Amino acid sequence: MQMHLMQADLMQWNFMTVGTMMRGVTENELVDTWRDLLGRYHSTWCALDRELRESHGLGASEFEVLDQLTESCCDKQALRMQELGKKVQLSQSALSRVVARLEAEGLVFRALCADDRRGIYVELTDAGRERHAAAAPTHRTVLAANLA
Amino acid sequence: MQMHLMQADLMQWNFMTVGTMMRGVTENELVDTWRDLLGRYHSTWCALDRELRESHGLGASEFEVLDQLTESCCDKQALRMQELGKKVQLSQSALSRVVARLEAEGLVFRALCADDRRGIYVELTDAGRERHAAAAPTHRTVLAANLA
DNA sequence: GAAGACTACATGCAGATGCATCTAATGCAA
DNA sequence: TTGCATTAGATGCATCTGCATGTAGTCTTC
Repeated sequence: MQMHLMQADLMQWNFMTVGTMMRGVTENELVDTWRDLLGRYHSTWCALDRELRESHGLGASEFEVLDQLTESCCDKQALRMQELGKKVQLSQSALSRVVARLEAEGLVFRALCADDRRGIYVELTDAGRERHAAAAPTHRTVLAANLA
Repeated sequence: MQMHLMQADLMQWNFMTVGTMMRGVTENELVDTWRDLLGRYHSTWCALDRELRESHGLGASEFEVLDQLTESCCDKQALRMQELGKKVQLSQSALSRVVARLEAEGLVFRALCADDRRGIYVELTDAGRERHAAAAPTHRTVLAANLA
């Protein structure tokens, strides 16, 4: 693995001409892929955050959490922070705070779990379900517009 | 491939009930695409930021700017903020501050442009070129590891 | 069952971001 | 020329983020 990387780097060097940014095909592809990803992500995320905030008072992260809660645990829509964390692209601390914000807005509530008293269940409230339902179309529309 | 996805989505449809997330096939694909994008972006960006910062004292945004400067304007490697902004996924204000940080570290300098005195040229210093050259392999390696 | 390692979540803190706004320069119209 | 709209870039501000750490509960080993 390490060997492969080094060999690849050597090959790329061989194809480089000094002033003109040439890099090996593989490496260029990689960078292009990354830039493309970065561009798509950024414009979509920003649009999402702006629209959701403006129309529904939700940040993109907040919606992401609501969305996962709606989708998971079909009947009770409760998840341990732990589980939620695996489904959402947020650090543990960021998730903790997003949930705190959602709770402050009454969209979610925390419940201790009896079996492991370190754990916290996060559960949607009715208001949370409603807000999510209201915001989902906006979310999908923005995705459609940006990822077409 | 496409077919497989659609079949999977169809199955989801069959299991869906009215209150619980029913939406069209296309829409599901869209959301899946977005989640995938989000996941790739996040892990890659975080790894990039961590590694570059630790090994070369550069944030991911700083590297991005250095990278674009290295690549553009092949001979003098100077770009107007404006142009730089189009190539980089940062708001105008964020870019302004990244450049300020880079300048404070001596990796870049700002120059007024005579023809339009509102404009600012950003130009790499030798130190900037060196730092970029040193960091680029780390950058490519992280990309390779995360976007494989 | 006591001590120490480990896990789940919260929080202090420093830093980065975007939005709105400010300043200065340019361009256009009368 | 004067005046107004526009553009380039900087900056104040609120907010969000991750890292490091703190606190409380659990598991393991003796």
